[in-house]
Amino acid sequence: MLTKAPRGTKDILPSESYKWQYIEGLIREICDVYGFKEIRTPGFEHTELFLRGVGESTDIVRKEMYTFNDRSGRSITLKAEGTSPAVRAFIEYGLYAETQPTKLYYITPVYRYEKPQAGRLREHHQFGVEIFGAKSASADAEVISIAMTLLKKLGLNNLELRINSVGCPVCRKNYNRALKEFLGQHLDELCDDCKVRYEVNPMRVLDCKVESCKRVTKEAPLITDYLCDDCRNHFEELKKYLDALGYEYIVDPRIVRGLDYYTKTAFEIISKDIGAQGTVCGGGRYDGLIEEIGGPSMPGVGFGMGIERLLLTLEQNGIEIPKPEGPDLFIAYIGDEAKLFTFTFANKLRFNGLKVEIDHMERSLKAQMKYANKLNAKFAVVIGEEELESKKVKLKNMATGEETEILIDEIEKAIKN
RNA sequence: GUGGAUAUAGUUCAGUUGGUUAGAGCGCCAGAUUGUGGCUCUGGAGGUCGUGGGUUCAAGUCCCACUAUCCACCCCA
Repeated sequence: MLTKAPRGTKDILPSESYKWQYIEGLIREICDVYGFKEIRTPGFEHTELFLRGVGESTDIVRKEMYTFNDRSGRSITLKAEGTSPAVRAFIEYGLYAETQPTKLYYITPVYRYEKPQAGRLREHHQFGVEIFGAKSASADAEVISIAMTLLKKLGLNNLELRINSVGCPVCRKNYNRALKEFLGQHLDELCDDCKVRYEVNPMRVLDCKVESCKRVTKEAPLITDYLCDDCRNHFEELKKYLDALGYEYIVDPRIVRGLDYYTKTAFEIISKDIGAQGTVCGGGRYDGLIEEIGGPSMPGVGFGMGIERLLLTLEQNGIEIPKPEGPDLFIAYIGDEAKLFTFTFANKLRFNGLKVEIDHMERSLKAQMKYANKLNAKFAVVIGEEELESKKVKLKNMATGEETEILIDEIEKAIKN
């Protein structure tokens, strides 16, 4: 136990961390271009926030939260999701009083107590964006566009964008009634799980993978046929904007999303290459959430994207993230005097922004050269008594093996071109 | 939470019907004559066989429990 990371968590070692840095860098670039500002919220919140924000009927709240009492007896929950904390901060600091919309993004760990499997961890990381205050479908499309842009820039172009509208409280109520009526006539044909879903959340039956249920739901009424005028228009607008951007999408009335707060737009971006947990990105509109949490009545739209799943998808598609470059220069030394000189010289070059490595392992010269090679150094020099004396070194190009004799003082300039 | 599979060096894996000092590739370290890497060759270090019980003269090998990992379901990123 002592030397084992807790179940469902992963260390990100240097052999992986460069990939994270690359993706995070790309995310920040894209968000900047789209005018989204970063928000960082705490790793834990008052439990009530998630109860209210995510919804008490959801699986997240019912069985997946990391909840505990702190030393003063307050109920605390590790960040289970990114949207409600962002909304909380938005309200707490009165950001709604600023010029709208408010466009935020975050990259954050998320904690859910689940049974781990491929693409599912107890601690995973999400990149998420939110637009608060804009009700236009162009905001929905902008949010989707950020996700699509990131994927495209990473070289992923075989992911499926699926969109749906889950309506608003008014039309969803009508739809649910119609759906329930329909399913009620076929109850005996449904699987046991779906008999429960029929009571709790009938829309979930549409999602069932059991053959007999699929057969039934093929004929089931579709939410898209029950949307009120407002919701229908919004959905049409969204499609218009997505078409304009040239994104291919599939209208999938089965997309329900597990969080209670969604209204109108719901969407997923799915990778078929990473096993059962294929949803890389999921999001939608939540026009009632800000008010629900205690803020003004303002609309919102956003998504969460799983970074681990993104990495899995990249791997499955054979897309390699560029490896970090090796040192510009490796300085090998012979003898104590040379070591002291090398140590200070390396530090000076580093101060000037050069990537310089030296040995700390008391290696022989030969071993230092091997080490330089392993580090993938671009250039190497050896400094011993002769070099200290003559102030000249042979600068070796590690790729070609060529050596050029130059003054020690010229090394920096030589490497910089 | 339900169901299934797996657990041997840092890593990927061998390990014969239970039978002496548990093996290999890769990686790591050191050498192959004097101050220069990559290729090759030679040698070396490194294992509580997941943990704890049990069966047996004898367990890496059989049985049980626990833990962890992987896979599917539920659900989600």
